[in-house]
Amino acid sequence: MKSLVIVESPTKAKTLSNFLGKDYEVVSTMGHIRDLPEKKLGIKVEEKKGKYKFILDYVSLPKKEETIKKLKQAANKKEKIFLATDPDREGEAIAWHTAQILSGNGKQQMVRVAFHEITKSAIEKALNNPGEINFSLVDAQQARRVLDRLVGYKLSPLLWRKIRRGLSAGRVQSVTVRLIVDREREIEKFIPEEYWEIWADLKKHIGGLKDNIPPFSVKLVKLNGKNLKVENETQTKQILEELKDANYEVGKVEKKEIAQKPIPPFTTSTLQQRAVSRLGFSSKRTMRIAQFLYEKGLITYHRTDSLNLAEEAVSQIRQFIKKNYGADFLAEKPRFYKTKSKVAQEAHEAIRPTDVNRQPEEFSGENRDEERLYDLIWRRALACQMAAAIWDQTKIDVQAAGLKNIYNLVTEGKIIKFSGWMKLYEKINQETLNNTVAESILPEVKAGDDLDLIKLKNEQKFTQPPARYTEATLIKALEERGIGRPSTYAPTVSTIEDRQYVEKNEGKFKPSVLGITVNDFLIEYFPEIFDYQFTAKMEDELDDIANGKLEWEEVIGEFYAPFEKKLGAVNEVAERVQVPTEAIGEKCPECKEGELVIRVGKFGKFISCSRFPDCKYSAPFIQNLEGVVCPKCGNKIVIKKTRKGKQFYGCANYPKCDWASWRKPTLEKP
DNA sequence: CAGTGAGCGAGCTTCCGCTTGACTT
Repeated sequence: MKSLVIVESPTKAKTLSNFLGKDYEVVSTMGHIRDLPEKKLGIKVEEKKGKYKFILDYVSLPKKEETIKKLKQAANKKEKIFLATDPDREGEAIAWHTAQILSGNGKQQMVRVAFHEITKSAIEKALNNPGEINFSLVDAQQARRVLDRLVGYKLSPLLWRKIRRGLSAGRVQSVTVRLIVDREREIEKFIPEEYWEIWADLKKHIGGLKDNIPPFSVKLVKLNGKNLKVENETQTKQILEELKDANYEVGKVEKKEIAQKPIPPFTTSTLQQRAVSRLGFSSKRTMRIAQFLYEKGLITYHRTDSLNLAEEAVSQIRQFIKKNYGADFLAEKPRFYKTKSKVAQEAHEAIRPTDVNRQPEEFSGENRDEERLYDLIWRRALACQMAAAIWDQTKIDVQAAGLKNIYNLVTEGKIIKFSGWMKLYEKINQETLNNTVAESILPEVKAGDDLDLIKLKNEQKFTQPPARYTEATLIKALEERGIGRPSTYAPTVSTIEDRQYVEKNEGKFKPSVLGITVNDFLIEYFPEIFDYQFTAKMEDELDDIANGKLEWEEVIGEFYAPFEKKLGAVNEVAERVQVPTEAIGEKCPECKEGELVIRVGKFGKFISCSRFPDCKYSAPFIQNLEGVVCPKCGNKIVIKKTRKGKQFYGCANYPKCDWASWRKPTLEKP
């Protein structure tokens, strides 16, 4: 073989070698192969007249020794090496590191190529138009890498000194914790406000006794032309008293047709969000299953922020729609989606099936999780090239003239006229669809029609505090702020759970006392770094580096100088922080003096004596599960955590009784 | 599926982003 092609993913390598002839060998790096050392900072800083130089101590990744050996072997005696790593910032850096490692090998020609699609024509085009490594792009990556290393490896040790050993801080993880802490505080300070809703059931007035006219409900919104908020029961009663004998008449009827376009195909983030809400998969589980589908060649790459679809794929999808659903269901023109996100790297396509003709049903008997995830991906990719759904929307405005005041009551109805892409979701949406349609069918009325009051309804309500983050909403929040990347959403969530900064209860995140303590410390002393806008500003500067407008060491130098100064000052001034504990109202059984308190340790909550370290009493933190008993011995059931922090249910009588389960036990015995 | 942890005495803890691996019900 004459040439070597180097890519990142082994699956991509396999696909590629099927396209290329015998003259090509294809190997993969499996991501980065060289990086800053794990055990030390690996950055030496030199300053001359305010100008900074950063000397980076890159080392081959110990886990990649085997891969590197294979790369070197494969490179041996090849005439030409194509560096075909992903066409983005990280990919460019991987290409450069690979070139560095292979450069001692021989004198082959090394060129950089970028595959934007894995199709014969795209590959040929790329190989015939080789370029050089783009060092501006590599520099942008180095700036990102050094910044993250400085923040992480300088601030974490500060936390070890000022709070507790083993803690961590980072540009991404600490802001993720901040989101959760800030949300919790909003919830804490939220004061529910009372309000009342008033509804009237009406029907069209017809003389005579016939009584098969369908009624409809309208909601009170205005008083004498002004928006009305009903605040209490007294006010409600006054209004009801007047509405009881009011004259009802249709004021205005608005009808319009609404076209609802399909949502774009999946990216990593939206796939994770949908898989949590629809299938209950954690983002970690989703990624593991997607990996299998990818390796089997069933879907395109699953770590992506791009909404692009290959032209060939779009035309295949469109043919499929025409054949299986008819031309009516096909979008008039191919739909192309653009990412709103500025930080998107667009190295891959959106997530789609590699062959739309492979329908989810064909999985039957195979892995059920894979089938269900594939089903989501398949439908979404298909839907995006289908026609819009058409709704008939009707708004009815009713005027109620009371003795003293005039009220406005409204309702809105929506009836589906043409399902379009929603046809794919009919089964799933049947229930919701049925309900909304049943509720929203409105009778034919026109302005000036008299209406009869059937009955008045009212309900006391309270404004709700903002909801705690779920894995889906948290990932969405991160993506919207440009924090983290497709490959890191799931690991970031795991990290903040592993560190015990947050805990998840019934799918919702709450900060722990430890998480709050660390967060408040970081924000007090380093508000600029953990500002929600920090990453966005960083990305702007990285863009300027990639475009050759800025020099990376200058950018990092500007960050470094004040950061170092602040770091030294905080180290001097900041008092050691105690993580607050919560007393459980019991005396310590060992020393009989201290109170028992809940502490957050490396493995989660545990009970300890408040006099620690004078008294070393400790016990596990046990949380009872109400209403159920152990099916084996009848004892109470407690919520426990594995060493890795995963929650499970076990018998309180452990180790005498070893009953345990991952799922929440119910009353029925299995 | 499961008994930790909390600074000082050595040496240890830590980042983000790219990829898959061994098995996880």
